Amino acid sequence: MAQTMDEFTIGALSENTGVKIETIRYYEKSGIMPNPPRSAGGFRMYREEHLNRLRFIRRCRQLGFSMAEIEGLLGLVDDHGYTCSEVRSLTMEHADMVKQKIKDLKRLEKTLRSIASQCTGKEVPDCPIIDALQDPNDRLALQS
Amino acid sequence: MAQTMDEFTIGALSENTGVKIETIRYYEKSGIMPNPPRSAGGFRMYREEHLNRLRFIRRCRQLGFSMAEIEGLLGLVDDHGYTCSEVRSLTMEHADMVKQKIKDLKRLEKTLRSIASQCTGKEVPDCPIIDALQDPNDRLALQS
DNA sequence: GCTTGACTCTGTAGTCACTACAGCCTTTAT
DNA sequence: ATAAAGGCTGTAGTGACTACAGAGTCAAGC
Repeated sequence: MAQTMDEFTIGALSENTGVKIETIRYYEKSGIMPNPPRSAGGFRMYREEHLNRLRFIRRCRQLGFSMAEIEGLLGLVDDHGYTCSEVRSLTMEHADMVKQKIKDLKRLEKTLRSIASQCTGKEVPDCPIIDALQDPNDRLALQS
Repeated sequence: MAQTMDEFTIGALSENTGVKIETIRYYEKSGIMPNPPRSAGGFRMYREEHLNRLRFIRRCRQLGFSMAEIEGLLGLVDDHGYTCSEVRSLTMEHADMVKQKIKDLKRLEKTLRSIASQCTGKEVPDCPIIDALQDPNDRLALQS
């Protein structure tokens, strides 16, 4: 494979970013990675710009942005030029969503530990968890 | 629809549990809800036992159990009889997973706020978030 | 008894963000 | 010249639903 200084195949791109080959092709198909030029034989040939873009995408995913949100961010960069404040507000919005999710999960953990603590731990087929889960009243409704 | 005291259609079951009709049918197809008896015309006719089971499933889902985990819990109840300690250990295991997820999300939120705080907020196309996200070095790697 | 309208039926396809595979082709090294 | 490694397309599967389309069923009012 003709790997010059500045052109490389999908495998190298994958290695350098930690994003699987199939996932890169999936990103291309769904439009957030561009169609790269091809070699004579049809291999995708990438350059540094692709590397940066894919790193950007990977980090956004690690940060929990959905692909639609990433498209939004990339749209700012690609099309109209962007302003720092636009990007910041998207990021803060996302941080708020994460905060809410943490809150929900904390409530959830509390509920789980609380019902588990009601267990006798005995080897008998009689468990407050099972009972509570089948209860018509919402005894287990997630409490704050 | 012949709604006697103790038999009701899928619509009523849905109303009483807050689980959508399509979802109930999906649960049936995937085996965690039983095939209910049918009316002469083919309508599913449910009884209180179904109501309890569906409530159980719904709460487990709200508590973040996967369908496979719920199958495990229901298996304990359905088949072999279960012991309180079995159920408790499944629940605690799940609580630990939730705890880990909270930890991850906290790290995530911290990172998001930290990169947003580097923003000037100016109306200029020059943003540390975008820069950082395209950075070859892992400046944004999720820090603890 | 008939019509109306609300309800239910099955089956298929779409969602999100990938992942896995089959069967073939290209590139590079020996 | 050939073998090994890597790449290609296209399709299907994951989990937990959701959204139809087109047909059939039920209860109530007239």
